[in-house]
Amino acid sequence: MAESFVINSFPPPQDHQLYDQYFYDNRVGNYCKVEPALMDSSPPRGNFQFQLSTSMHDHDHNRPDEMDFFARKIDDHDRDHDHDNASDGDDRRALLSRSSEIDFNVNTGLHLLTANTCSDHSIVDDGISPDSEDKRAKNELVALQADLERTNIENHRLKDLLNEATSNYNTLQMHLVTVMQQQSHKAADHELEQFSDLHARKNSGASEVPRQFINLGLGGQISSETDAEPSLSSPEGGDPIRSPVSNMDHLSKEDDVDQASQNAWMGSNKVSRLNPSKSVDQATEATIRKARVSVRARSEAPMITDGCQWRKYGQKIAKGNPCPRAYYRCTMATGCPVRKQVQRCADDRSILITTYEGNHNHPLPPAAMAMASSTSSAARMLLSGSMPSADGIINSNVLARSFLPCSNNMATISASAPFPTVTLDLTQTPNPLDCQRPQNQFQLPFQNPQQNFASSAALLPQIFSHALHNQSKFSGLQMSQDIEAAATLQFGHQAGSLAETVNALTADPNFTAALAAAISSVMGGGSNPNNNVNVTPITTNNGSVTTSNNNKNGNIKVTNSGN
DNA sequence: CGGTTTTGACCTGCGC
DNA sequence: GCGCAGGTCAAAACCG
Repeated sequence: MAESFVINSFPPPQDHQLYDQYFYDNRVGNYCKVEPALMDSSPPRGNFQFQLSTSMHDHDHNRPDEMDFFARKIDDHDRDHDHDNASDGDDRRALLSRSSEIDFNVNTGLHLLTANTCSDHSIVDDGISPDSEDKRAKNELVALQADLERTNIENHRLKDLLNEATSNYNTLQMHLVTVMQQQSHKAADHELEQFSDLHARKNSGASEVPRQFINLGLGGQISSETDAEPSLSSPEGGDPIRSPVSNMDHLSKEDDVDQASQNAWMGSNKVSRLNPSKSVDQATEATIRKARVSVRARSEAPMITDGCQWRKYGQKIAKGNPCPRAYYRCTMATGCPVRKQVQRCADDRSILITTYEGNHNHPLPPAAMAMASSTSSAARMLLSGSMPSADGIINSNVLARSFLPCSNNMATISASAPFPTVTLDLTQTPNPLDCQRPQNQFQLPFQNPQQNFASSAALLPQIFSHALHNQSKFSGLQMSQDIEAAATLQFGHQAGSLAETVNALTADPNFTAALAAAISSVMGGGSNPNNNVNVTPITTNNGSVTTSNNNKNGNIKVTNSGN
């Protein structure tokens, strides 16, 4: 233990009050505070008190040394004043040991040492001792001050930790969004390309079958690719705004993708006007329909909360509906092409119809991901089942019916011109007549959709996403000309008719099991007793495939408009 | 003061 | 070509 120490003054000069002065104690590596009692200018003989305050945290092991330290101080003091009966250091230490009052404030880490020494216990001179109450108050003040300082430091440290955690959370959130969308796109596009290639082979009479992909979704992207003309330039000739999310895939065709998206939003009229050289492709571009996803929900609010930030840019009274239609665009990122229309239903004004169009070019918060993913998947499903064929626009409703059971009024897919639209209806209560198969129903854990729209919407992306894994099977069902091809693709044999194909699909236990497993996994691995997952495809008389779904509070229905 | 909403004007596609 | 309807623009108003 180091014996050296530094002290401002000991004993203090007579003309100098060392109140609140500090000295550095090399032994503890910290500053010590000399209290007024120690600096009392009274003669050192007799009783005196001193107090030492440090900010040491682990000071217990220094106690003996402190005793020695103060004993030496007393010795020095006595020697300097040439006391006749000055005690030696051992005596002083003994006195200190007997009369010391050591207070360690464990909580604050402040070490307070109060030593009452007296050279002779019989001699008590209260006149030279400071008031004990003042001393106590001063000790408490010091302790509180140190505590406050320590608390401030702790607060600052916690703030830093919070900022760091927030930053990490945001980073992970961005990454999660990116990964989710990447996987979703890859799964869907893979099946689309697979089916498209097959479709092209079936139409081998044409040397070049235009392949056109249209992927749309709030969380996804609109993509368009035509083999004959894969490049679409922006009206201004500049690069469109790149999406950090949507560019994760389709790397080889991202230019086309983004251009198609931008052009779709800018309007084909502007493209043709500003870039007449592309007139050859205008007809092709005209076929790039803007798919939309419409969500019907009961709400008294002027707009449903979907997690995104919107700015209203217009309002119009549409024909046939006295309620004005409001136009919003996404303002979460500059240049985001996503827009939506909000309008109340003319028949039931408690129903709010929100129509989304376009795809975000920025990561979405989790709250927005729910709706964005659901609409994205719905639109993807729609468009994947409505690829051009010799028959023209293909109805996708059968596709929707195929995996959304008890389907009459939850999700309506319409590929009719001008824009293909899928409508997710969250306003309907289940029709018991639609679900007469208690053994073959899966139950969605929807709460009352009128009151818990967010929770319902949050489940939609998973439902649609899982359904995408099976959609190619049903995509084939959409097109009478492609039925056999689709069946061949999926089952490796030729299906003789639509009914046969449907029967083949619905009889496929693998499909049933896969769909049930998918839904089960979505619903929490099937462990939730509230989730009754039983799926059996139902073949309807119009050739559609349906799985049954029922829930007391919410349901999913997909209708076939019979196109 | 910056962002948002309002609202009339404007543009475009489409049907006749 | 004209009118209609849907959609968008942009200046003014509004708001926090």
